[in-house]
Formats: sequence, C-alpha cells, structure tokens
Amino acid sequence: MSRQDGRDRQVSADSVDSSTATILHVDLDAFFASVELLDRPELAHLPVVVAGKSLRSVVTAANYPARKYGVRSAIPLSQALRLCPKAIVLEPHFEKYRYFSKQVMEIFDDVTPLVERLGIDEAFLDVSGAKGLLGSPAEVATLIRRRVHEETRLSCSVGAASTKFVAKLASGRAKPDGLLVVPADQTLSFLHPLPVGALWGVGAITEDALTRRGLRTIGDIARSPLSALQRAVGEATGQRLHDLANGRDPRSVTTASVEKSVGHEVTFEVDTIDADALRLELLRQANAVAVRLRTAGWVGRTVVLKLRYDDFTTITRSRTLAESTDVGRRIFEEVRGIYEALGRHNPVRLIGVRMEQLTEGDGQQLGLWDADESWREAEDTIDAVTARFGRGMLRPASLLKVDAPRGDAQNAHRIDYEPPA
DNA sequence: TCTGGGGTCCTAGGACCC
DNA sequence: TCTGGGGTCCTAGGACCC
Repeated sequence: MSRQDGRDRQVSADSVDSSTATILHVDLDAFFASVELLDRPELAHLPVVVAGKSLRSVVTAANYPARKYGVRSAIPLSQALRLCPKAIVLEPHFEKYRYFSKQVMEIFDDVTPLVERLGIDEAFLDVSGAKGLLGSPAEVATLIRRRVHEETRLSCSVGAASTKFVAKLASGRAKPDGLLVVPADQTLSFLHPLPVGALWGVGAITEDALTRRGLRTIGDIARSPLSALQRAVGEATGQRLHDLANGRDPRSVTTASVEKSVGHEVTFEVDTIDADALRLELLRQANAVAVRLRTAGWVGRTVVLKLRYDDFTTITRSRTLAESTDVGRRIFEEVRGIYEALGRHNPVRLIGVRMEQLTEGDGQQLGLWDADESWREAEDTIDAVTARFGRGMLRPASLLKVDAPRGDAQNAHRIDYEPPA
C-alpha cells in the first residue's frame, strides 16, 4: 500500500504499482465547512461546524479542529456545543455547495467519462481507460487532487483500489488531503484487520448484532460461514457482507441512475397538534413534490405520508393510485385523506410527503409553463389560500392572477392573489 | 437545548392469481 | 373438505448512507 498526504504530496504514489487499482473514490474533505472557510480563512484553524439555525438542527459538517473534540456530522448541534463550547457555528449555503460540487465534478469528467456521483461531495471514477493518456491510477489521482486544489482551493482525498468498496475505505483512511492506493493483491490484508463497522451497510445496530456473535473484524466476517451470517443479519445483507469481506464487490462504476422517489419533509421548531397547520404544510410539500416531478418529466403512483411524533416514533402510510400523477392537488388530496384516516394524533414533530413508483410522464403535460399546468398550480394555490383563510371567504378564481407566459420558466408559477379584507 | 433532510434497499405479511 | 407452491403487488417499518 502506498500513502500520500498533504506534506508529502508527490512522493509515495510512485512507490507502489497502482495498475490494478483502477477504481478511484474521490471525497472532498469536510466539504461544507471547507467551502464556508474559503470566505473566512481566518477561522480555518479554529473549530467550525456548519449547522442550521434551528434549535433542533444537527451538524452537517465539522472541520478537523472541531473533530478533535469529538464533533461529527449528524450529531445534534446542542451536543456539539457541549463537546466544544468554543465551536463557531456557520449556517449552510447549499447553492454555494452545488456550485463547487459542479466545478469538481467537471474536473472528474475531464479525466474519464466513467464518473459515478455519490451525493454532492464524492464520486467513483473508473480510470482503467486513462492509462495511456494520463498515466497510472496513482498518477491520475495525483492529477485530480492537484487540479481540485488549484481550481477550487478545496482539498480532497482519494482511494484507489480494484473495487468500489475498497476504494471508498481507502479514501476514508487517506483523509484529510491524502491518497491511498490498495493494489488488488493487498486487498485482503488491508480489509481483514478493520472493524466490522467499516463494512458498507453495517451501522450501529448491525455492528452490535455481529459483535455480540463474536464477529469483530472484517476478517472474522470473511471466515464466518455464510449461513450463520445470513441468520444473523438477513439473507441479502449476509450475502453482501460475506462478499465484501472477501474482497468481492461486483458493482461497476455506473454513470446513470434512475430515481425511485422524490419527497420533502420538515421538522417543526415546536411540535404541533394544529390540524390546519399540518394540512397547510402537506399542501406546501405536495406542491413542491409535484413541481419536481413535472420538472423532471416524471409521474408517480404511490403517495406516502410520513409522521414523526413528539416521542420520536415514526410512521408511514401509503396509498397507490389507480393512475400516476404529477399534479400537486391530486397528491395533496390523497395525502390529506391518509392523514385524516389516521384519526387522533399526538403532537407532531415531523411531517413529510413522498412519491414513489416513478415513471416517465406520458408527454401530455408540456411542462410547467404550459397554460394548463399553470392553472393546476393556480388551483393548488387556491387551496393554500382557503386552507389559511377559510373556505367561503374567497372567490378564489376571481382573486387570482396567473402570470405564466408560455415558455417562461421563471414566471411559470408566480401566482398572485389578494388576501381577504 | 436530543436526534435534519435527501434518499436507497431489505424484510415480512397479506391479498390475490394460477 | 382440506390444502400445495410460486409469483406479483401492496403496505409498513427499519437500517443505512451522504
């Protein structure tokens, strides 16, 4: 194996034969925090976390000085501040992250057409075809790291291996600002000492189930009989863990992915039992989901309502429609029906709407800025208005002004209405 | 000051059909 | 009168990932 880090950028990548490690996993270091610090370089050596304003927010990113205190992504902000009271809290700016993500992904696209994006800040690259033009995988990785730093001032870490899973583990071990190459013939010696929690798909609960059976390292999993593993964690997971632990990962780097669902959810600042407020939120989310469906040219057939109560118990209820839809009003009616069928409620902490069973639209709907589509938006807005001010107080149609010039996406659903006197 | 928001995948039970 | 097995669809919940 060969490790390269920020102090030692050019040296060790050449010291090992990387020709079998043709899959790269590139991961930006502490991405959200690093982007924020581009504008606030004077804070870079201080503990910084990125988190929303809400009292109920969680840490979405922590820089390395903050991690020294045990602050990590996904822990509640309140806990982070207990661990590190001096931490500086910055609000997230997702537009900026998308911008930098695009810059970085374009560098990847320059290197190989085989790029598989994984969220906003990481990707797999198959560089087996780059050998002639750009050099060995280690050389390609070094090139990527240099370009990312030169063009964005962000640092990233790269793992190079013969499979996706090992490449991802390697990038994690290379962090921050490093490169780790694991040649194919060193895969098992790299994997087997690692704890089971390092396996893809093993979180806290599965880790517990495995360690209770005396399986502590990936090597233990590799040597465990498949059937015993499957009894412990289920058929599919058992098979997958057994394969990964033995260095088998058949997944190739794939560029296209098909979305299976779209949804929105929100956690309230304060738990609520106000049925009107909940309905209004459902309407807002149903519309937002519908807009995303139409923008993508999809329709969905299964409507899912998600509720989390004040005691954190979470339920989902779904209904499958006879016909797929991309109309906010239709989604709202269904989800409202599901909600009302539930009867009485404890205080609600979170509410969400999701559409599943997505397929391509039939082409009848010409887009957001089609006049008919805009009228659907108008109808949804009428519902929002009447939900807020009460039915019978409005003659909605006469109060609405729909501004939707054909083909003008910007104004497509800007709908003005006059609130009641 | 306990626990976000976007998702994917898997399991298990029941209905229903052949 | 009692009872197969396979396959698909639907629903609910939960683990996990970024």
